Amino acid sequence: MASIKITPEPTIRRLPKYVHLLTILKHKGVKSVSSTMIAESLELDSTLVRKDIEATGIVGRPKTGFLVDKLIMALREHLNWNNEDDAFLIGAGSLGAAILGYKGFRECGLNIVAAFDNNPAKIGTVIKNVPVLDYTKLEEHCRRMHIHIGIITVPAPVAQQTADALIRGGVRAIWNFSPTQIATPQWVVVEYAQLTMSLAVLKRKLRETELTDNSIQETK
Amino acid sequence: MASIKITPEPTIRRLPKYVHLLTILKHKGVKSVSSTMIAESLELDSTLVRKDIEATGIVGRPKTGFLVDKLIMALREHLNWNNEDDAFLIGAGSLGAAILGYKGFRECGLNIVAAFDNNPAKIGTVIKNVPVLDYTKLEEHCRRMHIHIGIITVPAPVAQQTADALIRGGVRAIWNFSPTQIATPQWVVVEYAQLTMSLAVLKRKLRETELTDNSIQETK
DNA sequence: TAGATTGTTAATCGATTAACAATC
DNA sequence: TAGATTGTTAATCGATTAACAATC
Repeated sequence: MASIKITPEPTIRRLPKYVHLLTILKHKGVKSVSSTMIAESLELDSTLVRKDIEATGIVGRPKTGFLVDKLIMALREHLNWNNEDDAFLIGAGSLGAAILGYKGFRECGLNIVAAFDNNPAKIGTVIKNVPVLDYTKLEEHCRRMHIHIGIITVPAPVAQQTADALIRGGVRAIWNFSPTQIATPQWVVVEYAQLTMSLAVLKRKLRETELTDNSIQETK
Repeated sequence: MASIKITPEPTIRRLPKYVHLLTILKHKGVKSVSSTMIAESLELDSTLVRKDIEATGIVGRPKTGFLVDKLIMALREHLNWNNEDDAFLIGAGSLGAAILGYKGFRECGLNIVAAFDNNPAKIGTVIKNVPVLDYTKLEEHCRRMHIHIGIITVPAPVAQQTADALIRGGVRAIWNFSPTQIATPQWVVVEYAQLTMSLAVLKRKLRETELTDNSIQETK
């Protein structure tokens, strides 16, 4: 039986930070690194860093730490960044175009091979080197090209029907940029990349610090 | 003393979902809603929903639940979406342009009043109705306009110096879209909106489900 | 009233942090 | 060897879930 250990989501979210930091160190010529060093750079606890690294299966050496090269490769392997997945993006608006134009995703094993839109003025054009196809042919293309990842950048009201079409076409993972919850069968992975959520945290925390600072001033 | 209760971050992240759902219900003419209904729509536990709502200070009525209108207003107030904050965006590339073009942020109390770039070809132009100014004048403009929020969409290598300029200019909160960790004084709030992180979760989970399915097939 | 739903307290769960023996 | 660092076990912490009395 192929046993796979589920990596806790908080750990997964930290791994790309390690890859980024280690890549910078590698370019500086650093050969090995300790969990303490990583922890200090990223403002984390060193035990946490070791626990995270454990998920990749890499073992370090007491006194010297971890080999930068091996660690980068193991992290990328664990995140499946070494296997390139083809993906479709649906909704060629300004957010969609930004995602099409972002080169960094290639590094993470994501290759967007086509965009879809229902606007006749956009269908047939090419945005950032990616062809824009007819939305009504989405399901058919998914199936024919064995696409497993769909990226949803359509307006909220049509997010669900877009997801439905992707799933009928055989998609197994959906990256949802619309602010809507979408219902899917349990075998489909959905990741919400909601900027609104992130902005909410920013604005709330800003207010909390402002009010906390005031109360300190009032106290003295 | 102005006492403010810190809202746990997981709660903050869920609140925008409630706002979105409730707004849809409101437009359908729904007047009141129970925590059970919200929980079912968003696939959460109803106790969790009640705990989250508690953070806003709204109390419900047994049997009937919560008034949709009042709840929306309280949630928006809690997230500080009713107070508009002016913000600067630094880095007018394709990601920056997408953010400038996204109308939804206005709803969340974010008003991007200017963009900054160091590319002479972009300085002086207008993108999505927002003027692009000279990066070297960033600090000065921040101070003069009392800007408290900076949005970083520059390439990773210059993210830190951009943050430094913002902080010197008096910025209190930074929304960082670059993949780099940035160091800031403890009184500056930093929220990382890293798409790479979100993509990592998607790709890893996709692989985990694939491997889990395989092992099930092998077992039978 | 009876029944649904709230608000709250206690139990559970999972992630982070602390402590420390093993190792190079 | 001495000291730094790993890997691991135990303790802590915080968030979620379960249980239930209070209430409309």
